[in-house]
Amino acid sequence: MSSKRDALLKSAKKLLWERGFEATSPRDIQDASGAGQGSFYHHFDGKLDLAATALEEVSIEMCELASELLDETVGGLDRVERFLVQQRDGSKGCRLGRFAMEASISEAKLRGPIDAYFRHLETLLVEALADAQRKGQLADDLMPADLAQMIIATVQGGFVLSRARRDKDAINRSGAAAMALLRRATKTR
Amino acid sequence: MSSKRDALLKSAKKLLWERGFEATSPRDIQDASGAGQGSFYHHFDGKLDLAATALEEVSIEMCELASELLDETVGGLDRVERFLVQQRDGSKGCRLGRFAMEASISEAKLRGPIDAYFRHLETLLVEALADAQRKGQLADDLMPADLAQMIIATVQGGFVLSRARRDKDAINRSGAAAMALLRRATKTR
DNA sequence: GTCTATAACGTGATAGAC
DNA sequence: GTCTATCACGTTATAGAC
Repeated sequence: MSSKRDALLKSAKKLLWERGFEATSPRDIQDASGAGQGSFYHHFDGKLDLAATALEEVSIEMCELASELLDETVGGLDRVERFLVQQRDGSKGCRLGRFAMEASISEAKLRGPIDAYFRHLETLLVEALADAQRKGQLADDLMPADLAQMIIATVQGGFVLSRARRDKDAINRSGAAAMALLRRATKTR
Repeated sequence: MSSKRDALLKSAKKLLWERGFEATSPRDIQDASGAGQGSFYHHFDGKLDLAATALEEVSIEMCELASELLDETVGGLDRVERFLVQQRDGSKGCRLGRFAMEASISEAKLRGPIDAYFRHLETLLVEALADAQRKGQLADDLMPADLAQMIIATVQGGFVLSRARRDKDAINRSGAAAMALLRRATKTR
């Protein structure tokens, strides 16, 4: 039960969220965790290995959170709304999506956990949207798969917009607007 | 008419688009442009200055492109559609939005051109959406300002999703889904 | 399992010749 | 205005003692 390993992982998760992969050095992580060089390279193969391990844990945490928000006990569009209008801090980025524009995303070990999260989210949203269609809350000719992508993009792009505009609430206004459109897209006539 | 200055700027724009700010070194730009250290530091104060100058030019180019796509000769929602369903290559990022998650976005010289582009885009979209409302193509109780943010977020998030999923068309499916929702959000009854 | 010392390299920037 | 040589520093990683 190595406590230094846990400390390194905890600090890595925090710093990767705040700064991304390229801007976080092994040294930064060591200093933040209180562990030395030796512990770092004893427990992990290197920076990439530690980051990949950290992102795997983050991916699991985020998938669990999404599963709670998109819980099947709530019906159709209400479930989507709970996910979409969840209050987010736009001054930070998505703990996983923020790595998408880094060159290191080409590393399979980093992209894997991120890809897995987005696939999980898409699956949950498609189920919720299909449920909404069965309940007559959403027009049948709209494609759940495409809408799910759009919903995820609204959130991810909201983070981008909030950071660029220094308006930490832009992401929440974007989500609310998307929800308003979804609520209107009910069967016509 | 210094040709090395132009070459440095041209290479900087290309490399910044491909790799972002942090992952692009002055040396990379020198090598790509054929200019040496001397030219680099003669024409620019340093990496930040060159990048800021490059992003200012990119911002102007992108604003002009947006003005063409959202040209007022086309009515309301058709204008929005021309912007939203424009085919984009999801394997690259937005030439400006891609910097949003880098720590260097806190530098006012870098954020300025990016912020200016998003503000310009928002203005054009708000006008188009208000025009659509006047023409009865869009419900009056929807807020153009919020919808504009959502539309921009859909595009920016589409890039994120495309890169993370390695699906260069995800961005275009997201845009099409958003457009489908907008088309349905006409006055009810 | 953890530490400190150090290596090999790349980065952003400066100096000074031409 | 452009070049080459060089610097101080930070990065990722290794070596070897404890």
